[in-house]
Amino acid sequence: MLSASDAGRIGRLVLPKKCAEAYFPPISQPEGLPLRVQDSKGKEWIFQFRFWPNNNSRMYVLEGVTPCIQNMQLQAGDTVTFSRMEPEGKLVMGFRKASSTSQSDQDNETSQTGDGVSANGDADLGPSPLV
DNA sequence: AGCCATGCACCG
DNA sequence: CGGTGCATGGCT
Repeated sequence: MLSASDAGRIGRLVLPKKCAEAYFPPISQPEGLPLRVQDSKGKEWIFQFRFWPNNNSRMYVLEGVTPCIQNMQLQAGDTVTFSRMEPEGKLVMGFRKASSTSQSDQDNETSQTGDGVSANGDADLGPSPLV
C-alpha cells in the first residue's frame, strides 16, 4: 500500500523487505538494478530497484515511480501489486484503488502463461542468500 | 527486536 | 536550494 511519502513527489516507493526479496531479483550493490515492469494496460515502466543500508539490514526502494503513479492516478492508500510471470521472469504490476465505497478493483489479468508465482524451491530455507 | 515511514544532513 | 542517501522514531 502506498504511503504518503510513496505517493508524494519524491518519486521513491519504499518496498517491504519480504516482498522485495521474494519477488525481485537479488541485489548485492546499493545501486541495484533497473527493472522493466509491465502494467495491466501493457504499458512498460522502468524503475530503479535499489536498497539503502539501514541499521544492520536493508531498506528496499523503487525509484522513478512518479510517471507511473501519475499515469495511473494513484494516491496514498492505494495498493500496488507486483507479480512475476514464470518462466519468462517478466514482472507485471497492478493496482487497487483505496476507495472502499467505489470498488474500483483493477487486478492484472494478463492471461499469459497463467502461472502467477512459483519457481521458488527454497521456501523454507530462511532468508534469501546474498552474494 | 526489527521494519518501515519519514525527517534531515550533507553534497551538487 | 533540491535531492540522495541515511538515521531515527513510531509501531508491530
